[in-house]
Amino acid sequence: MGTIKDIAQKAEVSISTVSLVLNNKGYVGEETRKKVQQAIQDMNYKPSRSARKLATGKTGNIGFIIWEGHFYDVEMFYSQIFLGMEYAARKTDSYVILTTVKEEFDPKKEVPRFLKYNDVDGVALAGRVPHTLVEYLDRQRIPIVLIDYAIPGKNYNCIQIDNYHGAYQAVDHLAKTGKKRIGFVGGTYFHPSIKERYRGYRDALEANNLIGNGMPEEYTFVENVETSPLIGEKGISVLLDRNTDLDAVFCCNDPTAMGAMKEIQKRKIKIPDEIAIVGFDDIPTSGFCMPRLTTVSVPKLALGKEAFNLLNEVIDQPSEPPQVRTIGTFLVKRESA
Amino acid sequence: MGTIKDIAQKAEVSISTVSLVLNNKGYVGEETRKKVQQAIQDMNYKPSRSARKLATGKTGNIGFIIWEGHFYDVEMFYSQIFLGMEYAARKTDSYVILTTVKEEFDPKKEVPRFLKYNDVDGVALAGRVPHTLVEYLDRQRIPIVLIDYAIPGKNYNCIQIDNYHGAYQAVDHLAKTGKKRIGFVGGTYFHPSIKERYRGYRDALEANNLIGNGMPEEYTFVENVETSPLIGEKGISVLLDRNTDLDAVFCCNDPTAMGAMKEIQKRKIKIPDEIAIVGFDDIPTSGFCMPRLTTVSVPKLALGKEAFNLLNEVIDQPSEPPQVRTIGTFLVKRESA
DNA sequence: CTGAAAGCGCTTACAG
DNA sequence: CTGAAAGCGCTTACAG
Repeated sequence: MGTIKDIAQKAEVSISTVSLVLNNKGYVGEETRKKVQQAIQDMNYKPSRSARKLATGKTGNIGFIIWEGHFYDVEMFYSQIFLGMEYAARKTDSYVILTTVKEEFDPKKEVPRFLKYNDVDGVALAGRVPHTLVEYLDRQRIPIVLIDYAIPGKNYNCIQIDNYHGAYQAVDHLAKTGKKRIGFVGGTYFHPSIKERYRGYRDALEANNLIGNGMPEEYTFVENVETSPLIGEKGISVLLDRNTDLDAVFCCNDPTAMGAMKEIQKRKIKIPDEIAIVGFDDIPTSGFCMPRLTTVSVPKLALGKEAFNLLNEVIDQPSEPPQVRTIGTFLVKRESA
Repeated sequence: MGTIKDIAQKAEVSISTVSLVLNNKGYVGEETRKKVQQAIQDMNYKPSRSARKLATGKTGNIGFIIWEGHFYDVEMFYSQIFLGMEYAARKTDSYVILTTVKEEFDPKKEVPRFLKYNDVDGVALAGRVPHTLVEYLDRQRIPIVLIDYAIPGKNYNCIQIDNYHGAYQAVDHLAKTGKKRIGFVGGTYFHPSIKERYRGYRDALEANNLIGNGMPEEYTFVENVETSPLIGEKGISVLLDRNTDLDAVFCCNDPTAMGAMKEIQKRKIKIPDEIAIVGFDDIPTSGFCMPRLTTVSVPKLALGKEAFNLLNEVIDQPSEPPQVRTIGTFLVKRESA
């Protein structure tokens, strides 16, 4: 495939010049530039990344870290975010290297190898990740961006989902559809996104004059464990046993909604006539379950792309103050509500 | 973090010597080696990958390619395989770079960037991938291993699932459980794995004296499109309409089984009493659907690890003849059969 | 506007 | 058994 030398020779210039046009730097005569570009074309030349890295110190890689558990979920949520990053990375010819971490992170014990070997210019972290990891990265001055997560009291670059409005719209739709006793079930309540969804739920209730008579307190089930179909089943059970008039439920995410749906069907309750249900995320499964789930759609690819772009900005200008970018959501009306 | 020079200085040897102990090559006196190792320890030194790459020509990366569509599936099948590779890669401090390709591949138009830039030492391809891609890689003499796929008539390194015995066991279980009219529904029949599953199905039928009276011809539904819940719904519908005595169905994979399940339930037919159902793959969702799906479990992490190991062997010894390694499966009995 | 030269951090013959 | 030196393929001041 040739090296920069071959190009220089063919174009009859020095390698410095080739490098300059390659990187679009300095002044190069129009003629010369043309010649060089032609040679590059002709030889199908691609500069060696390793060599470039050695010379510049940049790796051209960015790391992507998620909690290992998300690989065992039923959901394809984080994979989609990753895919969004990969798409963005293609445009810049950089790579995104994915790895997982355990729930607990101790820098003294084990750190992702791309950190250990300094093989990334920055890292994106999606979903719930160990705070110790984030602090570690911060301490090492490695540029980071959090995706769909935030650490209370700390200020990091992050890409957020508009959890509040998503939830608000979902619950508002339920209300507009005639539902009056709308429950909430959710896990990982310490998760900022879940809290925001709850806030949206409450405010939509209030806007529709549905507060009161035990609403929403008696109609809320939250538990501080990982969200999952199991939490959905359990949550709806508790709510159903406690309130015979429950006529709708907003679940903090789709897997939870799936679980709730299963339990509701087990009890031979009709969806959506007797109990309507709406989730959050719009994972692929939601379109296939029965009935098909009405849910708040999160543009996962866009999340990934935005994260990639923001991270690159941070890498280029490390001294800028942290940014928060929020990505909008929209309600997908299907059969369950 | 220091460079090789710092280590050399600290250990009072030349950088050549440091390099030798780093790579466990040549002869180095016991004393010297100790000193060097101590210095490496003390300074927490990690050799620069870029520099090493430049010097050796090896990249230390391997590519992982799947069809883009698998990212939009409901299933977490390929993600798990990827995770298996990532686990294996950790041990060797190499990276696996994941990218997707479209259904059609034309090297003249677009090739994955890590191929274009020569940034991987080899590549693993999982599931159905464009034959033109595989041939392209082969032509470029890039070491490859296929995972759960094969190209008829071609001989490539590959990691296979024991599709035949998996299917056989599944159907045998159905038969032993009293089922007599056992159907088969599947998509992508051109896929070698699916063919093998069908062969297992047939042989198990035969071993249980279930062939005849239209079995299995009348009880088989295959279509040459991507497997999905939709195919499951459609397939079981056709079978049900055609054979009133159908009492079980073996689906070519879990998503298909999910679809079939949905349709069966829609018709108010009892699972497993009236119709038992078993799938293949054991994706996470299978444990959560209702009823929980009996299925053939594929050790996905093991698939990934094996692929990684085989690929590395091929990279080290490119002239060895192609190998096929088969990973066993096992039946997970849950509620649907 | 262009080129010669140093340097990035390694590995690998080659001497000794 | 160990070191001096060339080389891997780039980038980047620095002259001119």
